[in-house]
Amino acid sequence: MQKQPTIRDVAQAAGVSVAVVSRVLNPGSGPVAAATRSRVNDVMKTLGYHPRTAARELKFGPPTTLGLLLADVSNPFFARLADQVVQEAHARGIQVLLMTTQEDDQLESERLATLIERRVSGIIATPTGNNLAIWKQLQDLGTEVVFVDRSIPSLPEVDVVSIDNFESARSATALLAAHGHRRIGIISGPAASTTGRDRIAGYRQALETAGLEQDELLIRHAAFRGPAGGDAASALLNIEEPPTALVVANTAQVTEVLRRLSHAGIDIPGTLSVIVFDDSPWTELMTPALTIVRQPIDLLARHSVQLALSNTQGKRSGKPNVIRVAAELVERSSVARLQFSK
Amino acid sequence: MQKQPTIRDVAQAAGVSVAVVSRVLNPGSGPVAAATRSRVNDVMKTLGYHPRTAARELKFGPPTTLGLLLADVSNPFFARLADQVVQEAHARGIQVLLMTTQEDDQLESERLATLIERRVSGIIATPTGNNLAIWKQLQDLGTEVVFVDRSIPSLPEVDVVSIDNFESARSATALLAAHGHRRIGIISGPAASTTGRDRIAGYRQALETAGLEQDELLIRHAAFRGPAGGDAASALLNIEEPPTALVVANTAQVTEVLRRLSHAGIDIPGTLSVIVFDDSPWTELMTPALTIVRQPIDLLARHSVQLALSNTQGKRSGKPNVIRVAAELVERSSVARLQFSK
DNA sequence: AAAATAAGTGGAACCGGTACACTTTTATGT
DNA sequence: ACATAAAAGTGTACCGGTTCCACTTATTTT
Repeated sequence: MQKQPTIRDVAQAAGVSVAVVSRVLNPGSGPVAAATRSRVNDVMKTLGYHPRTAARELKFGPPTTLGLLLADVSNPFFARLADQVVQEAHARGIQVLLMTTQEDDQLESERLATLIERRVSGIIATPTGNNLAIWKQLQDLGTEVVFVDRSIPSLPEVDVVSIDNFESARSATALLAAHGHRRIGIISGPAASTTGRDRIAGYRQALETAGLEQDELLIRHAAFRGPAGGDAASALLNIEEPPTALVVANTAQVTEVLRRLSHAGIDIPGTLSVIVFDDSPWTELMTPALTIVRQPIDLLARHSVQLALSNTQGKRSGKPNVIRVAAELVERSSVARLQFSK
Repeated sequence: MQKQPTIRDVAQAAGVSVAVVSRVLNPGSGPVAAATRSRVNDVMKTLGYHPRTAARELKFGPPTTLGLLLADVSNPFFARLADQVVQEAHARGIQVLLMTTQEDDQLESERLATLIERRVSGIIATPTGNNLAIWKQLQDLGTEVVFVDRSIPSLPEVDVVSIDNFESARSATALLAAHGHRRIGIISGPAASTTGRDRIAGYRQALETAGLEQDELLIRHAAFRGPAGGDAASALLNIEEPPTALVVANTAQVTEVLRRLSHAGIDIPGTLSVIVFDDSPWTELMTPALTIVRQPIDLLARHSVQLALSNTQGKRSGKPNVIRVAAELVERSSVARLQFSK
């Protein structure tokens, strides 16, 4: 465990001033003779010198770190989002500080405090929906905030990148209606979440277009965490006139719902057709292969990173960017055509 | 976009010196009158002051950041590991810088360079197996390095946390043998990886104990990324005397293998019994429910974080910590008992 | 009541880089 | 050759915290 050499050690060993070493470190910041440059480089190598990021950051709040604040990473959707964000960021030489909220606004506020102290240049987040004041403060501080997947309606000035939740739920529901289903259930996210609400709205629109009756018993909001999805599924199965088709629009609860259906001995798609919002490779391996709504995670990630880094300064003038990317409905075998419905 | 207040702004507004403000910021670093303290706190609040981590870090390389260097996060195993590591770290007030290597040693070395410059206090990594010199350098610099899941045999002085790969593959194979299988195939990780090798070794041991012949044709190493697993599965199916049972010991390739088996019209467990190393919730939902080897990811995470933070100083004396946690074999329905084998 | 001790505060050096203003060396033009 | 411009290199003040030390003002001890 040796003590770390500093730029002054390098300067001394190379027989030059620290300014020259700094120039070698930052090409383009000033002229250095080729011979000197290589000599300094040699010294740095033999001394095992590495400039300290912390010292650099002190001068200017450098756009070299991004905060990624997700609900959790065990959810494959967020995991893949994190993976893509990290890759995108690395491609731009940016590092990612990963944090999770567990959907807990108290934890969220703590994480945000840390991110403020670190003076990250941007934050990509799936907000819990609270902590309005902190989000506002962050923007005032000049931190670029991008909400991904969800948003907070009362913070309209924040950039948002998400899929078109309304349209994706609408088209999934429309597909079921087109297959003759008249009792279509939906399990979505919490009513407080934009994704939860927008998807329900799309669902309602599809029913209306298809001329189907809207039954509030068929609409369930489930929390993102815990067994909420399974409970919602059970509840749905036990109503007087149970659905013949189900849209699972809460990605975090897909496996919970399927587990419950399986335990209940439900035949898919025989007694219940299913469409899920989830693009896990496993969905294709199920029996039957599940019809899914696929979210273009790579696009979400790319746009998020881009926004989080673009607005580095200025530009906070105009209206916020709202990017909606289209989700893809992938038809497989979990939706049955109802013959005798009329 | 206001400009950020500094400690001097706070001091001036509160009518005290910066030293006092600093003491308020770091309780226990010196005496402050209660009245002064609350006055300073008020000023900090109204000014919206947040101390800059970068400035703090300049004084001492503070153990406030951990590097987490994984192959990728789209793999659910690593995703859940990342999730747990982040939670463990947060519980200790530590932040996590997430990086991915894509199993590419060039990328790995770049990420490591960044981590050195950031002076992180510890690194938890799934090493590609190269960059020996850099890993050594990191240790010399006093950075605590912990390999998780895999290790590098030629770096025996690095701490390692993993499951008992040998034993878990042995017991899975033994289970198959006990069910009467005599032709048991295995698809593991690359021969260059410790997990790949150790699991094969456990497999061989089980065969030997069961008195079964070892056929090299039944042993396949597959890369962690790409279609390698699927290809290995196809190859295995097409040998002269194909296996009646298969251990998929390469977690990253499980879905690839299953996809190939499915496309080939293989009946599980009718014509092929299967045990996979993967604890995804989906494995239970498959038809049939898959028998799995479950890795205790929370334990891996907890021990890794603990080691990465414990050795902060001193202690580099003794021999490295090697922690092996037991994996759990969860029997479900993808293994058939062979009746007529003799 | 004098001396010793403790509490509260301020001044300034320092951490390790960056960058500006400036001096010295080398190259260029006629 | 000589003036002049460009290139190379140096000194040093920052950035925003922390901390050591000196100093002043209470509080306690005997």
